[in-house]
Amino acid sequence: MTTIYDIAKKANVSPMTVSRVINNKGNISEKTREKVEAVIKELNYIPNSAAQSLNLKKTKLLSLIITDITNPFFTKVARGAADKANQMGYQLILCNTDEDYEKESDYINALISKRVDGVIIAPTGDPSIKNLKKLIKNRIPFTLIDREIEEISCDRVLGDNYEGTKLLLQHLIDYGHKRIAMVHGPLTVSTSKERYQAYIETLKINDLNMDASFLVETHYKQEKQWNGIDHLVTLPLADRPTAIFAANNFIAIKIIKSLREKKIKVPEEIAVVCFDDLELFSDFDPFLTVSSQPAYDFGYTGTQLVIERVEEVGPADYRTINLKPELVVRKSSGTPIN
Amino acid sequence: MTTIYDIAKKANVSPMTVSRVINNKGNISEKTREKVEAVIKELNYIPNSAAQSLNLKKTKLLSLIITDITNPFFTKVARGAADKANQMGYQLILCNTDEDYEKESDYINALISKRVDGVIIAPTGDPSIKNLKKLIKNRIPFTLIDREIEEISCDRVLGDNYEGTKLLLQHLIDYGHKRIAMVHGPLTVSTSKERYQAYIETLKINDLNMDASFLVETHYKQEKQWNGIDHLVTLPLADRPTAIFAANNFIAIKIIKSLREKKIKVPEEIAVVCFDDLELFSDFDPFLTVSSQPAYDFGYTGTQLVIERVEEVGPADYRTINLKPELVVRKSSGTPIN
DNA sequence: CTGTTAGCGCATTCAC
DNA sequence: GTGAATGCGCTAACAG
Repeated sequence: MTTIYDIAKKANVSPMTVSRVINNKGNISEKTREKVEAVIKELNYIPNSAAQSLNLKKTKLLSLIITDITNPFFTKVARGAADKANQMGYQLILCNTDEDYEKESDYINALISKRVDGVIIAPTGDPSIKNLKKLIKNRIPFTLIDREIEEISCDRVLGDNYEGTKLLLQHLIDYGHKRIAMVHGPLTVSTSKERYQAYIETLKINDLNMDASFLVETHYKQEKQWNGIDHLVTLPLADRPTAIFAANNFIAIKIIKSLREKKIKVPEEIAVVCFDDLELFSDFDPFLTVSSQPAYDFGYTGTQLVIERVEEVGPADYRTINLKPELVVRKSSGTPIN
Repeated sequence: MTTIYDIAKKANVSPMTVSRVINNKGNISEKTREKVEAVIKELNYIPNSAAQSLNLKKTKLLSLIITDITNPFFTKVARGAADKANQMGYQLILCNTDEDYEKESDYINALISKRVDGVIIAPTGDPSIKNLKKLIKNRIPFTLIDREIEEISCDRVLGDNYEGTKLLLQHLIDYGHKRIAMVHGPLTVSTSKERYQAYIETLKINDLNMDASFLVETHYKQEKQWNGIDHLVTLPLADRPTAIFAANNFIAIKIIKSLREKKIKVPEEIAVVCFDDLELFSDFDPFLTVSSQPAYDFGYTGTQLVIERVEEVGPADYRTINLKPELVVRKSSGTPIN
């Protein structure tokens, strides 16, 4: 491996001068700069960033921690984060936690050891607060994206789960639905909890009955899901929900598949709506009615905010960016009933 | 930041002893080991891997370079790579090249600077050979996945594009199709080239006419695509293709959308088949007939192979793993005609 | 404008 | 079984 010394020797200058040329620091005569640059090219020299990191205490490494790269929502988040990181000269370490707190903890330790400059994280759930505190203790700035963890000092890029839920439910209610079930994820995840609470609230505001059996808990990730709605569809028609609100896109897919297996037509017999789009699919066949969130921006803006912290530009106060959801009405919510 | 020296001082031992405890090397009495470990826990010490990298010349960093994280095929590749890397104690730097050779080159330089231990790469195309040679020059092992670059010494995990294409075309031909068009990607990409050649070969074997206008070039990535099939669908019915073979999933989506806009029914009027599945979508609505590839394995096995090189276990000879495609017949290829 | 000294945090080599 | 010296490749602080 060629080092700064090899360059220095061959260019008849001191290693320091080479360092200066590489980093464009201090004043250097045109002559020596050219001479050094020539040698650098000749020897294909590329600085060793481990050495740089060691005394600069900067690694130019960022990490994106997400719970399911397989979900198109997070895929777009990753895309946004990668774009911004790249654009600013950082490399991005991808951590996929599979909604698993233990994996998240392992990653956090590894990242601290790697001395990443910053972290963009969608935590696995409320217990993640321990991991975040660990980051704080190690002075690694982070921004929380998509999922809220309360009472933590950091930047945030969050969606509006209340708004998104209300948009979806109001749409169903406007269409005449009175019996709306919800299938949500674990309530230890803020997005799940907020959508859940917004569901209850919206029903109340609209004077609709709340039936405990209409609330079903499952998981966000496909591998962990169960459909959980068998008891609903075996109900007599008059008691059966006429619409189902799925807390995320994967849950919606699972539900629609189950309904189809049971020969129940969507949306004719039961309407289905959900949070987060499946653009790839919707593009192809506009079917799912969704509250669409600007996934790319979660990643892009989240990364921008950490970088501002890392580079110590930007305001002293922590910021919370709210990204608005958008109601996209398609076939799965059917047409007005009665 | 707490260092090995802080631990040493507090535990009344030398830094060296602490290092030994951390790395489980050499003989250490149970007493001192326990004492040191206690202090390590107390001070929440985590080794600085920049320092470790600097004298071990190992970073425990791997990189996955793919062309489009947005494509579910690569999403699954990423998942596989991340899983294996994680499992083996490596961190994964994600590089998204957007099918852009310049971006790829920039990434390669950054990765060399970071002294990553190994790279798993789906190159942007034939010119990537320069980047691969750069890796070789810097003694960074890599495995080529999905896309072939010839005359390079390295491990490979490749699909069988000939087989996959033949499966798809033979299926169409068996159904009675005689005028089959192909929309492919840039011929500088091996998968595109091989599918293109297999198309020509298969038509020949089946004594079918080759019409130059039936071969259309576009891009693999959605942002760069144009449908390119306008001239085909304005043809008189008797000359129009009855089926279209799309070289990848995104191309198929684009084509089907175009056809629908023109009120041409798929598969009734024109059948469409393609390479690579869109499981998320197919799961939901089994529509596209595809040659499905084990995307996860490309990432997983690719990563396994580099790690074996990095750790210098495994055979001296470079290996090429061939992953077989599987024909999945669904609606878009219609039913036997005539 | 350029060079020297020192040290980032750790592990290897050699002593003891 | 443990410690001291040394160097990995680079840059900050100082000197000239």
